[in-house]
Amino acid sequence: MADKEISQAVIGRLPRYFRYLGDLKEKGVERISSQELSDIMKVTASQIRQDFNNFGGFGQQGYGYNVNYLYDEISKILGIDKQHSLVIIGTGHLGKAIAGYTNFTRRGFVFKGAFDCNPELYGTMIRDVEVRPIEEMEDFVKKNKIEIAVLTIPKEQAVPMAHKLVECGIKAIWNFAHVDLDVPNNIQVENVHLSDSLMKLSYNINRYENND
Amino acid sequence: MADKEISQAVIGRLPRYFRYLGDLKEKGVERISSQELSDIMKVTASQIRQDFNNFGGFGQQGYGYNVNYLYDEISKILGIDKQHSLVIIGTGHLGKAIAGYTNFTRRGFVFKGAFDCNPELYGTMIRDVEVRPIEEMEDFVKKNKIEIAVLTIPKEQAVPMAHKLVECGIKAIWNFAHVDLDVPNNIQVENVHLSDSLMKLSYNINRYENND
DNA sequence: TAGATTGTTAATCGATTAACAATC
DNA sequence: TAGATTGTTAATCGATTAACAATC
Repeated sequence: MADKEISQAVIGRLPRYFRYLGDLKEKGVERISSQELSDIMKVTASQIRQDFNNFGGFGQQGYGYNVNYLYDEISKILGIDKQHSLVIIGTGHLGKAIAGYTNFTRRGFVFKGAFDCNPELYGTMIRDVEVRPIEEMEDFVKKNKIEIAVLTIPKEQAVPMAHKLVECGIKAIWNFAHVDLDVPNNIQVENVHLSDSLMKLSYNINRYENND
Repeated sequence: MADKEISQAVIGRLPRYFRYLGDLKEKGVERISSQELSDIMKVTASQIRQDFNNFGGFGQQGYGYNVNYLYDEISKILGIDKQHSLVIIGTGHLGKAIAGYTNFTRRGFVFKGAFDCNPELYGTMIRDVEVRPIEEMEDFVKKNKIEIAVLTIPKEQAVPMAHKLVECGIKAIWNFAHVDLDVPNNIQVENVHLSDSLMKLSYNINRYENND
């Protein structure tokens, strides 16, 4: 039914709106204008209105936006009103850190399985989930119709693992390995390249020291 | 001396170029044209040339780019030819995961200190660094002229901690807390908001299921 | 030299901002 | 109603792509 495509620039801003609206909600704020939100978030009011209007107008002239309503609508757009099952592949510190984010559970991400290739870890528990041998991953993902795989394994293993996951019917990969995955278009990939992020930081330190 | 400002869009692409050039280097590739690199990286050759020319032409007409030279030049631009000292604040799984990235060491990021507020962790070792009480952070950062602080603590503590760090003369904060920090302009902040990233993934799963 | 490929200018595309009519 | 503030169109800005002259 192909609605007009929303740019990833807009999508990328939604979680931030969501975060601020959650804060306002907690503070008991009922309504907010694009101008007020603009002051808090340091983006233009114009951009805020344009962004929301991509999804068809959540405000009311002369009033502004109802915080609760807007919050709920954004959560629907982001799809975090539904549950998403998730497995973690690679149970090093990073895998454990992610498994431990109770926030994710609150957002509907249900931690269903954990896999590793280190036999010493088999049977150990991460939260209420048992670490299983990586060989059992394929069956598990298929049987439980897992939607999201979190890849926290070394880059050498990430590419073949991504292929396996695709074959098992995974819908999305949250990739922490320092490599770009090559998967079909219908598989969603979100990369978190920590070393890229640190290099940007390094650049900006340098830039400041040399230029300004 | 204010060279003309390079857009963050360009900077954001440099680490990825660097990654691919490193791979080519390892494979023993000596030269590469923007067109060849374009095929591998799935970006336009035009963008590649424009990006590099922001820094003043690393190639040669009729030849292309020398892989080793380009790799080195990008590493200089990113400032990873120099060493940067770094402390980790918050030694949960995430802090430990980051400390453990041997890659960072290779890129010149030197892990100098780790701090936590949990007394049970004081004195425990992360790699060759001892976990210290958070109260000792300020002295340590000042004395050792630490440049980068990695914030892997809960968001409630992140904002006051950022202020303290600024007072201690930190140059940059790598922020993993789910909150935007408000620091002076001369302090570089690079945010890694994992929950934002996961929400984008969730949106894209939804989008694909509903639209295409 | 001829062919290849950059560096760079010009054209296009998309995203952001400004402005204002619509409307609560 | 009058004032406020959205929704939306138009104007601007910046980033990407295309084209080609310069040059190795």
